[in-house]
Amino acid sequence: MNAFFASVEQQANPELRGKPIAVVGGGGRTVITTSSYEARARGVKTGMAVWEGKRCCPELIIVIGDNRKYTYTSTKINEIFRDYTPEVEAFSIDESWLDVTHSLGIFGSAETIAYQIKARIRHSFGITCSIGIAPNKLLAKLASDMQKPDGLTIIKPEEIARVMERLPINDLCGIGKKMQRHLNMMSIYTCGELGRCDEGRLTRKFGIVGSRLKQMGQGRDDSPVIPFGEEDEVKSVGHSRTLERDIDDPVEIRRFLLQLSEMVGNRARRYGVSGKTILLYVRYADFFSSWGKQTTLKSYINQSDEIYKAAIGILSTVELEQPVRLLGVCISNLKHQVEQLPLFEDERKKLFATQAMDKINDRFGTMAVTFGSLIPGKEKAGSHVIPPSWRPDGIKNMDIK
DNA sequence: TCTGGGGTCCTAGGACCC
DNA sequence: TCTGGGGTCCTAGGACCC
Repeated sequence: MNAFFASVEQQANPELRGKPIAVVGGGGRTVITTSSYEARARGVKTGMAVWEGKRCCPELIIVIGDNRKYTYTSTKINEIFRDYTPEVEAFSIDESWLDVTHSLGIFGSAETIAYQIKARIRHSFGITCSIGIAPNKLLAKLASDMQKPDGLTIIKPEEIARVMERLPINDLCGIGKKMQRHLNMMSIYTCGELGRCDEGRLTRKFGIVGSRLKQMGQGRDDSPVIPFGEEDEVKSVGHSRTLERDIDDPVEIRRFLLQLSEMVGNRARRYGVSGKTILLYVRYADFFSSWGKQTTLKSYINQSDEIYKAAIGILSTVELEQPVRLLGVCISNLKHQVEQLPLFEDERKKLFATQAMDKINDRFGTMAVTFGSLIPGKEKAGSHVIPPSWRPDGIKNMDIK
């Protein structure tokens, strides 16, 4: 999709159409996620801070993003794709690969399919997309980037060599800034040069990646399109957040970690996974220094308070050097959770409470129900963070129904 | 007034076991 | 008193993508 989030917003609100808009996250220290083509024409770019965008384009309209709109639209668009082939792989929220090899008998040609898809997306959602048609995923992605917005680019097998010859290596998906610099230092600037490079020279410098690089330079890619439901299992679930202001109060830090742990736990439970490696990530106030520390537990967990406990455990092993700008919690080393009732009543109650909480939050929104210590304003009363495991004396003997 | 958040994959090096 | 080689699991960090 072209300028996906911005296009969806312009479609949802006609007043935004034809105007320079930027979609941003909520909160104070946000950056521009996507901007409309009108804004891009004025120099607004993804990743800019809001004030930078406004400096380029004073009339820039700031829109706080609404993920539900984008996931809904994305889902519907992928349903359109599956009318043409079951082999649809979503690369991101606004990009998919379709293998139409086996659909040509029905629809005629890839080009016909592409035109139909473009028309249907425009008709149903009022947004445009750029499509690339090529013999493999690497080249299809490359082709789709060649004409924006509303493009359709075809790379035929016999054209590959010509297209690659003078193409800058960093136009390929998978070659970023650092790789480009390394290759440039080897006097490799174009895909033509990369494709002709001695494979041994590449593997000595880059290991296994070396032979893959040579193939990429030649426009070769034999990776299959992996359809929905056949992807690898999710490997990690994490959340991180830049705080509204830098903090160094350990109480506030723990409060925030509890919130992140609940977000991670909720999503892990929704996926039906639990994990045994917990990562705590910290970025300091100076922005540049950050670290991550992980620990692997004996057992698999996905309860928010257990994730929190592990994160706090890591935190207690370090001395914070600066106020904290960003905190993150991530769980990995995942396995599918086999649903089973805990043996002890305490744990059963906790499980039921968690399930009730998840259900409410899934229906009424994140944090509709949450831990008492996360209720805003609590800290102002001078109270400190109450760990989720805390109970007033004697409450265990009370029959809470 | 600085600079988000979600991931995957790869490598290096250490601990530990047989 | 000194010694090999295979393997797994773990942590840390970097590169890359959207």
